[in-house]
Amino acid sequence: MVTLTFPTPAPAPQSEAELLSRCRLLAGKTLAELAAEHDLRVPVDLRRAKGWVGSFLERLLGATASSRAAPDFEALGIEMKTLPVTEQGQPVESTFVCTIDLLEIGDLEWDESRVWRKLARVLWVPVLGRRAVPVSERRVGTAFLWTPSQQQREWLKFDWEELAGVIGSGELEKLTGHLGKYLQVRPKAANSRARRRGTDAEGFSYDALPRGFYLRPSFTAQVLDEHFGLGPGGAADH
DNA sequence: TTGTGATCATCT
DNA sequence: AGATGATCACAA
Repeated sequence: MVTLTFPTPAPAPQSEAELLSRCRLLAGKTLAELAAEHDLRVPVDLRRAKGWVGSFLERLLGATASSRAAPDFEALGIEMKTLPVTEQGQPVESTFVCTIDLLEIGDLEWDESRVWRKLARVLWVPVLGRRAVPVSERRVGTAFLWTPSQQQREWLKFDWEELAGVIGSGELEKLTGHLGKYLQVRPKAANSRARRRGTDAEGFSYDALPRGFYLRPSFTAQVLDEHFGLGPGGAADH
């Protein structure tokens, strides 16, 4: 068998140092090179494999929480996010954070929110993500561990409270992707017919389109800039 | 069926 | 071009 989709999962890293050490082995390599090391094939395009890059790299690094609501590196309390970037190190896409429990979010505080828990400690893995570049030729960049700065926490908390407030007051249907400076709410579902229990303005539950929180590219661009110490236009991928 | 991994595809 | 809304695969 030489056409498996994913590699055998690596053992979980035992420390942050070990995790970062593994990341250094990936940096600068193309997805084709990494796939070849494990006798795998890279998808020709991502239309039917949208999460492939993230899942592939998670297994190479030894993430433990495959598709469970837990940190990717559970023992280390670290969430991993691949971040598609241009050759200049600019994010190509928004970053999905988590789904939203529409019935409960109005009763939560920021400090106990899934957004905060997920973003408190993140391993960012930049990967060339321009659509014009064939998936197999996309290079993995230099990964790094990140904890939000005080200001970033305040920005995220501000947006989260506004967005959670709209949902909590039953006005989900008025909420669009336009709201929120750095954090936004967008559909997160198999398709537009999917439904999840929500609450309307009168407090009655109804079947709503499932939503999730996403980080805007303007936020992740700042994360990259501050880590790599580059201004706009700098190269951060490898 | 739901959450995680995201990117696609269309509209402005 | 950039952003919003829609969509696809997999695992538990």
